[in-house]
Amino acid sequence: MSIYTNIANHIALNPSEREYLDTKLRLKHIPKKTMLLEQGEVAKKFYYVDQGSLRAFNTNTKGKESTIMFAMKDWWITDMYAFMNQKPALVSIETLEKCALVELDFKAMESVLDKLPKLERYFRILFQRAYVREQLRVLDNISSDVEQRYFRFIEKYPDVSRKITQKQLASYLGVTPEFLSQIKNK
Amino acid sequence: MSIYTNIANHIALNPSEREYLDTKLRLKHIPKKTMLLEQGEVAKKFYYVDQGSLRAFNTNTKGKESTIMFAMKDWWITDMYAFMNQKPALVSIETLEKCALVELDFKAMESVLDKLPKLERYFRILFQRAYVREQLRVLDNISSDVEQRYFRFIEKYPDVSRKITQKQLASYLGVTPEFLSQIKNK
DNA sequence: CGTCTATTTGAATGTACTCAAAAGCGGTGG
DNA sequence: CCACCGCTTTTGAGTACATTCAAATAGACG
Repeated sequence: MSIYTNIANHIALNPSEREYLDTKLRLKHIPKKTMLLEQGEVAKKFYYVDQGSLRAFNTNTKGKESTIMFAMKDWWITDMYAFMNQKPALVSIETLEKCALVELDFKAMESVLDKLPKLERYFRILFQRAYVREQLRVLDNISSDVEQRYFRFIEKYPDVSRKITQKQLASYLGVTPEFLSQIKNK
Repeated sequence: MSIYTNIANHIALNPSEREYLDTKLRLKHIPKKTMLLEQGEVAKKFYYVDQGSLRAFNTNTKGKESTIMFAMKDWWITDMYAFMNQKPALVSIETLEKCALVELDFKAMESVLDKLPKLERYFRILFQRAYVREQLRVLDNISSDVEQRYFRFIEKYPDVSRKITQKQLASYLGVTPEFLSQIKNK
């Protein structure tokens, strides 16, 4: 499981620590196009992507979908708002392809952080980066037009671009698929 | 200094730990309309707002300003991208009024986290919340029109709304001041 | 092969921007 | 304390960007 390699990039766990952590994690194989979380449910799990790719998206009252994030190998994904507050999720999460995911549930995460405070550092770095990433996305959204955002996305995330439909990318950029189509073919 | 109260909300520091931390922090009084960081400079400091309010904004090549965040009492602010990577800042930071700020510089933060690993937890929670906040802002940006975003902002951050100009709010929402004016007077 | 969804194309509409000018407001100096 | 200056806010006309709706085409998948 590459999650331990990923963790080892930031902190060093000794064998007994790793063993303890291992009791709290569960590797799951999930088919393509499977809903892991439905908008409105409490988000109970935090997923580490060992293989495959996923999408988190909100559906508004008019049925319009907005993609909040894509997750690829070595990313973590959940509805973090709903997970940390144990409240109803604002987004649904679906697999885009066959996935291998490491599940960490809310209670387990609390006890892991309690028993292995070293992991606070791991998650601190994780969230710090996630914060920076989202802030850059906000800047992009409010300062650039759709064309720039489109080209910047495919440049920054070429691997993601290959796995998603244009409709999904449009819903990530916050535009209609029709308009994105026009930009592309220009 | 209310920073210790703020920290105490999340973790318990014993007197010697607090004393150590105190050697790394520096309280500064800054006048109104002062630039703490200029876009392009390396961000050396992370600021905790003890009193007053601030604004972080990017200026693009055409001179258009985009406000990334406002910071009020008990918020932390810096260009986190530039701070954590020690790279040139994408934003400038200015005081909106007379401020009392607690400064933590990059090297100091590294040694504080090293010597007082308890603080990893404090910052983990801080960044986790910041991440969620930015993610909700992204969702708002891509799924709602300007009018909704405007009303949601003044409802969610009434205290911020009172301290900033409409032009600044427009640059936070990603619209022109002229258009925001129209929305308001409708 | 047929069905379902994604993508493209186009016309009409609506949303937000640009530019310009006038009015309002806050701070500063006399 | 008032008058002036500079910046913010308002208002309006014309333009550009992005959406909606509809229909045709292309692709994916069972």
